[in-house]
Amino acid sequence: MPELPEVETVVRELRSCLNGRQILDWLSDFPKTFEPDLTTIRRVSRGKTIREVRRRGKYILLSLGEKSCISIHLRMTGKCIFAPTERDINHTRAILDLKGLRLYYVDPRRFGRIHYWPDYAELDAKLGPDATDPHQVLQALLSCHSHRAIKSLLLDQSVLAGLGNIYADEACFAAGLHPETPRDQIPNDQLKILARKIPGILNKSIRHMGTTLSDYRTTQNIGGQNRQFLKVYGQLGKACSTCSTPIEKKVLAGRSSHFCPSCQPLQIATIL
DNA sequence: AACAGCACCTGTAGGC
DNA sequence: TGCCTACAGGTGCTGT
Repeated sequence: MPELPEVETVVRELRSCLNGRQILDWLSDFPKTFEPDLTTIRRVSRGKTIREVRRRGKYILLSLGEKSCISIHLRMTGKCIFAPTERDINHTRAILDLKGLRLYYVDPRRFGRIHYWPDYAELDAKLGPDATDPHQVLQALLSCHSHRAIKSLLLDQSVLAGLGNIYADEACFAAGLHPETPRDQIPNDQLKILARKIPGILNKSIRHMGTTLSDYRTTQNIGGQNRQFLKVYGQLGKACSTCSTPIEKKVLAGRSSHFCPSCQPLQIATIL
């Protein structure tokens, strides 16, 4: 489910409720949710105050100390839901017990992870710059001299942090790039367009509280409204909003990719 | 280096 | 209604 705009929406809601709040305990019957393990997370959390709630890529971060933090990654179907009292919520994988409040981590597919980082720098080093910053996005794309398909690069969190399948498809459409175009065959002026479009697409979705297809919900258990603004993702067979050509879908690197064959032609330069 | 394939899991939609 | 299959927004591992 959630990509950068969805995680940002959740973080904004968590921030208002969690900042400065004391952790009493973690409760869970699903130890595989935790890294390195539940025992460690309980030990380092109990009695600590959450200093700050923020986002890095698709990670939700709860700062505990100068350098230490707990990250929550929702992966495909994770949700954070507030409940003032004890409740029975289906697929609850963990409960963060706080003074005066409980945060339920709910995740049907159990892909999500709650991770303790003694030093945040260790996580930070694995991620490229945040995809909401136009200047850093451009620098990341320019410095990546690769023959890899542009969509594969956009999905690589060590290149850019935050894009997933939906917004990678939308970004390629906005820049008129076929998702399979090798990075090293994209001229710089088109890369500049792409670098400008990516933050624009993400910020627009943040304003609409993210894209809900099925699972994603905010902490208030409501869906985001950005789905109606998608140009290619999930639009197979529908008329392109620019040229009316039917949108196509193709599996690339195991992920479904949506594009307009007319607006996003595959142009591979050939040496004759 | 780059890519494919698979693993992790469950729910849902569609075909019959 | 019930059974079966395909598919799903993410990431990490292995093998080629």
